[in-house]
Amino acid sequence: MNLNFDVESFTKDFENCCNKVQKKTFEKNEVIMSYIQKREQFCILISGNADLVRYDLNGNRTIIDHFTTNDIFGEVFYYVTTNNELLVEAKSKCEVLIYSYQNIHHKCKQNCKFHQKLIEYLPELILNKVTDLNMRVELLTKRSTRDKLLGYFNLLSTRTLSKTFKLPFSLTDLADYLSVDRSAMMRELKLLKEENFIKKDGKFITLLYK
Amino acid sequence: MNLNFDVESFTKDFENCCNKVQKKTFEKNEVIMSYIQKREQFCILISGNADLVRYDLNGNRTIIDHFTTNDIFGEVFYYVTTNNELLVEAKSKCEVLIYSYQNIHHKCKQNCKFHQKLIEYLPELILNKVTDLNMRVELLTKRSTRDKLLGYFNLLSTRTLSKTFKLPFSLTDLADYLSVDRSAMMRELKLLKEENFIKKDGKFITLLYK
DNA sequence: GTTTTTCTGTTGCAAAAGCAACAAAGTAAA
DNA sequence: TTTACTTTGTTGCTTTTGCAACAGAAAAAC
Repeated sequence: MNLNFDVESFTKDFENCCNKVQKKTFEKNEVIMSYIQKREQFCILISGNADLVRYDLNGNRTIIDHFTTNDIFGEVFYYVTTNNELLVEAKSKCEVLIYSYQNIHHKCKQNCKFHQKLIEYLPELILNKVTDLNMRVELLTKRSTRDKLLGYFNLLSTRTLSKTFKLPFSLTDLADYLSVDRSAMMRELKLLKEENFIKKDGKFITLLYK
Repeated sequence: MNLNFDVESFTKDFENCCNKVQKKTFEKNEVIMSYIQKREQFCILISGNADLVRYDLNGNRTIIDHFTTNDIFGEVFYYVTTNNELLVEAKSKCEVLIYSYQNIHHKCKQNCKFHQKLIEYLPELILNKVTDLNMRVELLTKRSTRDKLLGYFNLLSTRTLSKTFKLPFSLTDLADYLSVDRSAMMRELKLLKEENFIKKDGKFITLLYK
């Protein structure tokens, strides 16, 4: 969920106006944000990468979303309905801009450019979220681990316009993203290799079919 | 995904202006809309109910969404990324308003109220969609049929503010919605009854725990 | 009010997925 | 560079899920 305007100039804008913005640094595995209650806040990731995860009562971890540089996240993009806590966890050292607002949809009193741009881009950002979520639902509704894997690989292949691509996750995290058991997923990956559906070299996957 | 303004007066508005609107009737099981390509069109369901479904290559049917009176649907709410065809199927006789637009986000030349209201409500409608999708992802990431069922029941219980509620689906459709095998789901339902987690009388479910 | 179709409920069996545990490889930290 | 930690790869065993098939109940169509 990437902002396609320049975050640097953007930063200057709000420094001149909306003083409720902080720049913070998080170490690996620190919690950047918790969605347990609706805090009027969102974040832009300046550097590093982080995951939006949920832990259920059985201790299963699910990766809901994955953020990299310039991605934006916050409750407004989720409208959380869940009982479970959602956490944004830093996967590496992260620099984050944290913006607290009274009402994201309306202009601030100072009428700063930050807000203007945000309101302008918000519908687009939210539509991107819808696209992501639809894609996610499509993957998750696949009945078998094999179909989930192939579905995800197809997606990456389509995105990169290449039969070979690099997984953005560790295999452990990929299992949490596809919501399957890691060992079962590894077994399925082995079968896919043996049956010549894919080639795998570390995090690089090549599709061999079609 | 419900419009919370009066569809009747709304209808008169665009009859006076945007002439690209049709009212159509569909019989049960007819396809109201296909999302295979991005047609610039959306629909409002005046009466009846319909499902947004996807059939995958293995013939599995998945119910993505369920529409009732005054619900609105169309590609703009999905931004389809899939290879599979999405279909809106009438579950009963349906009356539908079909609106073709050049650009949903911009005013039409005649500047009619229809468009005005639509543009006004669109962000809200899309945010509702995000909420639905998040809820859906939450359900689908549950690892077992049992957890999916209980998760869904909890949701209905929370919505109706009652331990007893009526399933909006047939059990067959519920299985397609939760993306599990129907017979496995029936087995799990039986176990849940036997273990006194739930009581079931036709489509009425009562939660017995907590 | 009878027929036809769909939905519910059930089961045996086969296949898939999850669990637990561990070793080896890779990566980060001291 | 040694140590600690994380990730990958693997496997035996158990549990869950899916498949296929069928009978009875309920609903819809005639």
